Amino acid sequence: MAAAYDLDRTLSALADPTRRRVVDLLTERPRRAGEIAETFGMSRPAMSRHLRVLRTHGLVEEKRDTADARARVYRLRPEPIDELSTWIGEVQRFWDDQLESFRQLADKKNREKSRTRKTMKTMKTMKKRTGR
Amino acid sequence: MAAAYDLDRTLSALADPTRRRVVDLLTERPRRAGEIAETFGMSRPAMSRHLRVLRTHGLVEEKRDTADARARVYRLRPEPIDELSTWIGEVQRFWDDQLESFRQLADKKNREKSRTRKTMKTMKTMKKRTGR
DNA sequence: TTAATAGTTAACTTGACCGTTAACTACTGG
DNA sequence: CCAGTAGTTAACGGTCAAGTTAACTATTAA
Repeated sequence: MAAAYDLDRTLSALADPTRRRVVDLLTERPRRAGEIAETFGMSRPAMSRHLRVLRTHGLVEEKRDTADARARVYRLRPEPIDELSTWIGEVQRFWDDQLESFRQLADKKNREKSRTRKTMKTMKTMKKRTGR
Repeated sequence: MAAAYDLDRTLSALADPTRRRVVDLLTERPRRAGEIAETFGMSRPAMSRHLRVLRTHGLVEEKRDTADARARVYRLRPEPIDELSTWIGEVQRFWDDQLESFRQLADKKNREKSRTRKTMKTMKTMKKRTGR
């Protein structure tokens, strides 16, 4: 099981727009470092450092090209993304729990009093929310 | 539909460990600013700025306490989290597509040649991956 | 009205991050 | 060998973000 520490590192790696777009690019297929730098019109040293951050934070892995040992090929690692996904799921679930508590409170009030316009509006918001 | 720009803002907001933990705290229930600052043993001005970042980036919303108008109550907004969740899902899906292509390539090779130990190892990795 | 409370804003300092150029390593191919 | 290519590391400058203390606004309550 991964620690929250890793999650923070994943988020800090993805906080830079360039790095987030590199992740997007690598979902398509693995690519060489120079190819990635060129895609974003950035100097190779700059991209090299971004790739190092992504690598040391576990989001990508690097391998030498079998055909040309000068080239380094970067590919995504799924683990950090999966961990982030798990955290997101937890946040969404707890949020839904709050909604449920609120719904029960609203229902209770509805039983005690009569329905008001404001309560109806609230119910509408809840319904919209379920479409996630 | 939300732009990728918002996604970058969401990620930059969550990149700070303190802010990410504030989000965790607020999944439980809305809280007052001072309560949040105290929870993390941080000065109120410092937390106030974190809360401002979370608010301007759409992750939380602020309301005055109905009982005490001095207090400001912060609660989570689900939209940025949902958008992030969507992006994560796309990354995971594309990654699975790569796996599928790789699997097909491996199968083709298996048909042409005989099975090798390395291929078996690859199959094992794939199976492990499906447990998401 | 006045002291206290809740919170934000302002001013300042410190530390980290991003991009560039230059220098370096390692491999390729003639 | 040697010139060229792929990529990283080093050094530098500029910008931005985070925390602290002090000052300010607004509200409460005596």
